[in-house]
Amino acid sequence: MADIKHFDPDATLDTVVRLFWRQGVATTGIQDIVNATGLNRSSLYATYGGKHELYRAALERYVQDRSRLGLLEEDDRGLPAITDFFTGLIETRCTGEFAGWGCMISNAHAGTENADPAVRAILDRQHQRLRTALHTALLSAQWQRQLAEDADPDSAADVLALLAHGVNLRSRAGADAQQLHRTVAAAITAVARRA
Amino acid sequence: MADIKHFDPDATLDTVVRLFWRQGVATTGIQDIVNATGLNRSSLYATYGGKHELYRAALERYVQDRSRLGLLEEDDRGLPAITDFFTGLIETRCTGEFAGWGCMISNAHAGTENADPAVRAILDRQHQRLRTALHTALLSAQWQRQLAEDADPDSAADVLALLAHGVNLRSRAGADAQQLHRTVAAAITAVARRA
DNA sequence: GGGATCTTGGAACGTTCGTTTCAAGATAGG
DNA sequence: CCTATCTTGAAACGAACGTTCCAAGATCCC
Repeated sequence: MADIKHFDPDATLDTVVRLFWRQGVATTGIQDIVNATGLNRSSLYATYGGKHELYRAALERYVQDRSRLGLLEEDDRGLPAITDFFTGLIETRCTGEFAGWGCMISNAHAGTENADPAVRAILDRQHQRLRTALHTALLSAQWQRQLAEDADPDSAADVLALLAHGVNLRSRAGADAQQLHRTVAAAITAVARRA
Repeated sequence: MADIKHFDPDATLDTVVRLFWRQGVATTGIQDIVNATGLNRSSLYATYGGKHELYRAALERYVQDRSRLGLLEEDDRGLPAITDFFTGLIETRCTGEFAGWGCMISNAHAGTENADPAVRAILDRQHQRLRTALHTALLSAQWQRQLAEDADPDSAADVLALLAHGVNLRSRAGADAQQLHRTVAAAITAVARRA
């Protein structure tokens, strides 16, 4: 029968994710991918198709592996869940290996990538996921009497979801982490029950 | 003496702004600019320098011509000024000639453009301008007793500034205008004096 | 109007782009 | 071990990239 692949497509895709995440799709060449993965062009095209399909696969992979949404979705503590979500988000955005990379989803919004309906579908899906997760957490907070009487979980979820995009964007321009922390804390405090 | 330019560099730069605004710098070629402006490559390079300098000039021009900040800065009505600012922003982002283009400043955050210190300086400067304008408007609102007692103009300005980035991003992915309006209204209501 | 000086048109520069091609190499079933 | 089948390496593809060059054209001062 046939030969098998001499590399791990999964590990390779992870490397590609980092390239597209940091540099964007337009400024990342096939040569960059070849250099970073050590793969040959033939293997790349045989495995993933073209550059565009590779980007889509990387974006899906990013959503699965790098999204911090999972933790929020499974955290029913209410406001503390939201606070921790944003705290971890800002930490990831501003320090460590991925500092200054922003969010691959947020970045995709600003580029020409989203002209592709498949890409736009991922962006919309992910935004809805974030909105829903925040909404659920806020409902949970309301149930636990953590919210102000006049707070509306629905609207607050929308606001916080857009706020996350703002955090992602500004972090890519090197925004100060503490400043972002303070801003997010203020937004959360705004819906919290007054002391 | 010498010849004069056979075109209007000002009008040309406006055309270039639209190209970079809509498509981004990486996916806009010199050929695109030549086609859109009708200029020759020689005239382009003699007038503006290279592509990168042209982008910087276009970004500065965008800030001067297209930013809606001026209205906010000169509006001392308090909360209504902020409401109108966001209303106009969303309208520009979602309908008319520039619908789906997002904000050139927000877009620049997500790309590789901001590797250039000069570009990043523009982004930071503009973010500070937005933050300051919102802060001033909120102080004005506080003075006019439009704010809730426990509202903090400083924090609220930070939140709303990040929110604007979120609006810009999501609008580029075709977000619903009414949905954005509702979200922004909720964020503003959160700091307003309760009825 | 002569001539110095800048602008313009258009071709060409070398490089890099994403993609394709094909022979050589590797694998697993018979 | 043979061979069908897939994978890999390396070269090459045409197109597009940003930029440069230079002759031809246009302008204002003297």
